[in-house]
Amino acid sequence: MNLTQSFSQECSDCPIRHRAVCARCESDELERLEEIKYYRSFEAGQTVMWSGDKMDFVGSVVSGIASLTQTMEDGRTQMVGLLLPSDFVGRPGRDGAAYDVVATTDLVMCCFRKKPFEELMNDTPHVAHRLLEMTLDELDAAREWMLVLGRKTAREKIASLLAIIARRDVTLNMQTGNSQVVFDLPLTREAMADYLGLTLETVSRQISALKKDKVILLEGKRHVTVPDMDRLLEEAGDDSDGGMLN
Amino acid sequence: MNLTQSFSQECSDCPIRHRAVCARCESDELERLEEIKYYRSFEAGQTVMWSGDKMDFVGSVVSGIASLTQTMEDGRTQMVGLLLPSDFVGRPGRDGAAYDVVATTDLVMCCFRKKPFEELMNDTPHVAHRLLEMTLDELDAAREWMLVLGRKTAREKIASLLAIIARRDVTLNMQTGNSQVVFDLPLTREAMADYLGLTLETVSRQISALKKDKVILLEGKRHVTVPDMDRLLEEAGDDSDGGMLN
DNA sequence: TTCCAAACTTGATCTGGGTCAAGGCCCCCG
DNA sequence: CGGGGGCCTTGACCCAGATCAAGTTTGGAA
Repeated sequence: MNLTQSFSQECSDCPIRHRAVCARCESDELERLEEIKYYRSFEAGQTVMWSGDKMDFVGSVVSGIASLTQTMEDGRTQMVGLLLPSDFVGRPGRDGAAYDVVATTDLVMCCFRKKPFEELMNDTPHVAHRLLEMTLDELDAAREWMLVLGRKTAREKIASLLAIIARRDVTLNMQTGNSQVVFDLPLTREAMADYLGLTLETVSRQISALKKDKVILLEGKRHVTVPDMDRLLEEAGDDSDGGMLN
Repeated sequence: MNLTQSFSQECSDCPIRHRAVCARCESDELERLEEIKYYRSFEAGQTVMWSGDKMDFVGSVVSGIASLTQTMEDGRTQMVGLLLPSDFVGRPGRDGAAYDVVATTDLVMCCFRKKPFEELMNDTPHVAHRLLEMTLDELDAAREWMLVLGRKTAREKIASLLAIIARRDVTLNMQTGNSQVVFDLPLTREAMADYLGLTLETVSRQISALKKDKVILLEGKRHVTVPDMDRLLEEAGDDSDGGMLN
């Protein structure tokens, strides 16, 4: 498989190769990665890692969804990051995990042992550079989400979340521009509530409202069709392209 | 001045030397930095940079406070970052600013021309490494703030903000542990509201309430005394040390 | 096939914080 | 010294979303 091929194509065994670290890796670097690579699987609901745990690997999501969550003593929880396939997990240069990492669905991760990964990073400027870029992307996403949490209404919050999932889906599948988007919601209402700073009842009500208003179509509880992405983005209060890429 | 000295001491001309980029720089690297360094001053309220502007420098705050803000079409605004003295501004490797940068008080920044700074970064692994570390710090702070925005009550939000400012003050001045902390609020009630996802009326009411309950003492509108930091942190709902450092 | 529990929906009611409105304080400028 | 404009406070009222409480749907295990 040609490793310099388009960003958009899937790599058969491990998405990290082209999406995260190794878009421009040479074959000897790939060999080094290959040596320290392994896979881990988790069931839905399993905790990958507790906040403060020693974290001896970095990696990326191959399939499924993981989330980063913070919990207060009294049980209030806030999801601070959603890890979709191809997203990177880990903090090169940091020892501990900063948040709980939870498998929201069944999950497969492609991991690299951290120590040798960091050595590779030190030897290979473009890997270090790519990591900085990814971290900046995450920072942008986090700040985008601060606007959602701080200033948007419940309806706008739901629409924003649906837009993120829909857009990622479109990106991954390289469907054409503005046609309808179809996907299965990978989150329970409760998980959505924790991500949006709402209660699960409010999430349920607002999804029903969006359905009644034909912004989305629902089959069952999870299967969503977005007939018009522009309409959804409008509902999300998005002026920009959604801040997903730059 | 010995540049390897403690992180905590002020450097006479430019804090970036020891706080941000150059804690471990050798003299030739410092010379290169010196050549591309310049200062910019702004008055309170001035916009340093609009979202989307081409940003041809990076830098750090020398004195005063700047904020990163996002604004929706209808005028709702959310501050997504608070830049206190010694904080870094800029996105190495990115062309545009992602947010409006506003001088919240009178502001002095120490800037480096971006192109040569990036070259220095490429030549100097520990600078690149330090930048990644700083970006991870910002990411942690942003995620910490997501919990504040999504799940905390108005009173907890105010207490959290006061704690951040108080703690930063303590860190900068290296005062002793748990004695009382005194500082001047560097933000208007409106700016606090924009940071906390509240209205300015609610901010005012909650500050009055904290004052009535002796969590803080107020002289005038801005001068704050925190008689007991632990009490303040408790009000903030902070289980941890506040997530400021790791 | 039936049963059960998890996930979800919907209704009724309550409340924290928003909104609107009316001042108060204080500094700067004339 | 008096007036005006930021900035802040406080009160009265309202409403989006939380809370409490039933149900309903679904899918998998026995």
